[in-house]
Amino acid sequence: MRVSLCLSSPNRFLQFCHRPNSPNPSMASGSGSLMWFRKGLRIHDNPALQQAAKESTCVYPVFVIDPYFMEPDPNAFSPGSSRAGLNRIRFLLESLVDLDSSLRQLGSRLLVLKGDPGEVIIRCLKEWEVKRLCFEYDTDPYYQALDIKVKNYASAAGIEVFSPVSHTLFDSADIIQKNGGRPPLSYQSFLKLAGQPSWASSPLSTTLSWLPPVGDVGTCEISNVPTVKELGYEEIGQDELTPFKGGESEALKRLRESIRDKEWVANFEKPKGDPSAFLKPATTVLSPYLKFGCLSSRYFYQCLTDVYKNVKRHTSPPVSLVGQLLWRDFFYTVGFGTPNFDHMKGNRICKQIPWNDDDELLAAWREARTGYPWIDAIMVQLRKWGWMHHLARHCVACFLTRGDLFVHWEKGRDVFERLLIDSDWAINNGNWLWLSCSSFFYQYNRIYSPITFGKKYDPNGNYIRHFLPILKDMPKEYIYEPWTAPPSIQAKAKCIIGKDYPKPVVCHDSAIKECKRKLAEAYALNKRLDGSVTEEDLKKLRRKLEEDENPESNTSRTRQKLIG
DNA sequence: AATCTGTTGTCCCA
DNA sequence: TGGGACAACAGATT
Repeated sequence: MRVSLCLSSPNRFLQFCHRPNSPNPSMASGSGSLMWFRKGLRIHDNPALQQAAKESTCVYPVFVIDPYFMEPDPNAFSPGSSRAGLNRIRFLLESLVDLDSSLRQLGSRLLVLKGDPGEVIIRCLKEWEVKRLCFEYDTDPYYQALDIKVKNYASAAGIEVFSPVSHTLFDSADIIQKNGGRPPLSYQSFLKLAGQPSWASSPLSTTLSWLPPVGDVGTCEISNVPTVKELGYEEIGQDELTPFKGGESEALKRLRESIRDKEWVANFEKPKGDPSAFLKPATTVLSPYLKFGCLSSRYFYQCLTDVYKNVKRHTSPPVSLVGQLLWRDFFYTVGFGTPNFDHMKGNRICKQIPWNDDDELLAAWREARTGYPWIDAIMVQLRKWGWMHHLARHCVACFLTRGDLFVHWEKGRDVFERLLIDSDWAINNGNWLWLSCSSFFYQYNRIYSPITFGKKYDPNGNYIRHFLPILKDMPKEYIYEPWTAPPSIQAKAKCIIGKDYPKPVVCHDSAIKECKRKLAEAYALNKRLDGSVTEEDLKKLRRKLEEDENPESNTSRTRQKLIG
């Protein structure tokens, strides 16, 4: 896979790199570099790695197994750690194996260490006496806090720090600054500020053919890339295993396959994709590779613009494939510039809404037993594959929050964050804010129907039959609403509703009325108090909403008034 | 103050 | 399969 990739000028990261406080070279005695991998698990288009290799007698390529993400949690609702499901952990390990193998081909290897990353890296810096520390700049709050600690230590020790922006197309901080210190809150204003990526016009062919050797590792405990078993996890069955394999090699292969069909690339329109397509997904499924940095977003960007150059016409942002990359940057920028972006409270761009705290409804949604086959099938795909089509994500997110169950978006966000192999802090939170009508998008009367939305793409219900095999023999007339099937039909399909498959947890028709009413009241409150809604205000609104409840459509009735 | 825009709704009708 | 009604929001732009 050591192919020559057509890459752009490195000038850009000189412009955007975050420089350390004037390092004092005399203080660092060594002449080696430490390359700290976190995301950016690739060889191609990796400015931090390139810099680590430059003028170094040795390079220490390090990955730290962080218990915060990787420690097994037997109490979690699915196999994995408290924060990551096993499919994503496996995807990461596969990416590390691939990275290690590529590094070995360059005469190096990956050094895997375990422990708190801050402490581990600082210990390595001390013991190995490196002159330079290189790692990709990261806007996620977890890394922001971690990186400050490490940078402070390195600067004080006279170690040069090189931390380029290479995960996204743009520098979020740069865009926020251009906008007067606040992130743009609409896609169009983001595009205006972002402008054309300046580096796109100056391509450069880079071939990384070798790396300086790994230096003496001293007493640091180095291991190979662990297996899931070595990390303390039980192997999961084939049935629960995601079909997507991690790693840079896989990412580049998938990229090549995706852009082979020029017409498909040129005519791509995200909203027109079929969420029920699972044998051949309607999108590229490159998101997990972008998340871990197995694929460089700007290499992807340049491959797409190359295709555009050779076709008569092509689609444009927001719906085009390039548009998707720009959405990614949009959410990174808003997430970076918004305090408490991942919470409702204290988040100035988030509407304060009196969501339910209903663990039963949340569990029904999470465990794929809402009684709506379209919703439940998507939730099964989430658990098994760690990936669903974008519109499928919309359907279940809308259903959990503003559409039907009125459960807090943060609860759904947590489930997605854990189970998606492509879960990305900024993008995941941004989309939950969007879908719950808490920010960016406010037309709460537009609700995805859990019955008709899927039906228009997949009238026969093949997607449901695949992910919910209990319904595989249900006639297509009833498969989206099996509770309406006559008892004889249910018996014949060997699926008795209420026994083999649950009855709906809510009645959709009355649930949407309730949700719209609550959102109208909540919006009015937010407008009246102009961004200063307190906990007390929300409590009062909750009481008011209960008092006003129409006995024909209150929550308990909504739950009980089920057909059949 | 009025108007336009917003990645991806549903239902009904022709 | 495509258009309009529905009911209607916030934020950006004028």
